[in-house]
Amino acid sequence: MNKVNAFDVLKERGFIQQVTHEEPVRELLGKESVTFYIGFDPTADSLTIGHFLTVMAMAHMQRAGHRPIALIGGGTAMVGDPTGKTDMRKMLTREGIEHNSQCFKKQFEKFIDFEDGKAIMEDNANWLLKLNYVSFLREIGVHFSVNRMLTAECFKSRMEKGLSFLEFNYMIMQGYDFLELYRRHGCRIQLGGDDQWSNILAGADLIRRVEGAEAYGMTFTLLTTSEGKKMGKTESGAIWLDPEKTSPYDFYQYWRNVDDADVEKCLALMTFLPMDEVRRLGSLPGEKINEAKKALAFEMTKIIHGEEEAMKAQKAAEALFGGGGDSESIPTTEISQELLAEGLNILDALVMTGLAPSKGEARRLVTQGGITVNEQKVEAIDRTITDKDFEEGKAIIKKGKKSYHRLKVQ
RNA sequence: GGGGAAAUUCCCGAGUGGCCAAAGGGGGCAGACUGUAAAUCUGUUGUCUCAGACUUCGAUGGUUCGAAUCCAUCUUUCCCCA
Repeated sequence: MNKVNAFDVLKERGFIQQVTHEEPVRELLGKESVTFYIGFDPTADSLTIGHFLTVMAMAHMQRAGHRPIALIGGGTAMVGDPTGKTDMRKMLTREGIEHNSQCFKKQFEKFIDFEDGKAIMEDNANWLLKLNYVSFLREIGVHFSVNRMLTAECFKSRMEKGLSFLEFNYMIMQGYDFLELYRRHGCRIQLGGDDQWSNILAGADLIRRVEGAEAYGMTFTLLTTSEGKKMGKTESGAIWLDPEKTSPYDFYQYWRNVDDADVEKCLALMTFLPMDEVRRLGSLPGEKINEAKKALAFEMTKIIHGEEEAMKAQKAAEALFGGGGDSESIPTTEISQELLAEGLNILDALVMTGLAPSKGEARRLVTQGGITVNEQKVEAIDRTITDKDFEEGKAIIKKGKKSYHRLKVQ
């Protein structure tokens, strides 16, 4: 058992948003190894940065000697969490959920140590899917008051838009998960994002009523910018942990570009740097704050994609932003000799590389002076790329100030 | 089960027969200024073979020289009553 109380660590790093019983939880975490759980619904084939935040919390807890349960919501995903959704989301198929669960499992193993029972992975499909409706209602359903459920914040927005009975049951299912984990593994605490507060309370209440035991809940701050917007979203969607969906280079760049105001918070939440260092970096004045951003981007990329990828991303960034160099790690498209011989129109090149989604967009970018080839502004839309643009078989197209793409001769 | 209302481009939201590729705002993208930041200002924001053409206003069919706008049917959603 580590001397440092996990609760204090999480508190100091700014994770904690709400706790059911602050003092008892702190005390409990200080005196024994506690089993706790966090649930993840497999609604996509990769974890996102939002999940990552809770995984970090899990890792901190594990380092302090506690035992995490990563609960995959194979059963709850069949229903869909209505929290924070304005519309009912589309139903996932059984196969889709199964596939996503596998992807989640692989990713968890990178951050949490599952050796020797130091952590447990469970899937609530194992118990939820075989429940009998009537007996479930009689055993569990009696303990829930519809009146109280309706007052829960998470249903409020849906009272206007409409809430199906299916989704209404989500809270009960999640509550039941907690009870089941308590019975199977002696799980005492449930953690989650702050949007999960009412679902967590439901579970803790249920355990108290059914088992007469104390169970606790704790939520973490949601990742938002200083302006209150959700972080981890880009124009092309979420930031994924899967390198196939968000390349390490793009990942690095995203964090390299966070607002000044958010750097310190991100360092505390999503790196393992000691807090003294976090505070030092966060308070660097003016232009120096860029040091903190570099550290943030590097550390995060390292945790998620490994040190090697982090180095590559950093080198690529430095080469490009530091003055023209070339690097292996930026996104690359290969083009054939023949194509090049004919002369590749800049508009086609932009679409091919994905820098522009359509030719219309490409045309606009060029017209507005947003495109350069090897640091030379493209002046006209009839510009073609020929072998003269290639040095050692490579050419770099830049869109705006920050998006680079490399062309490589096959 | 009965009655009422609505569905518009990424989002919100104008638009009731031609002047509508569709106001305005948000968001996005680009330019200027900068520190790969923020704020601000400017431009832009359906597709293409881009002085032109083509496809869009829940779906299908119809009226009309001409429809996002009118009619019919369908689908979905919301509200009121039971």
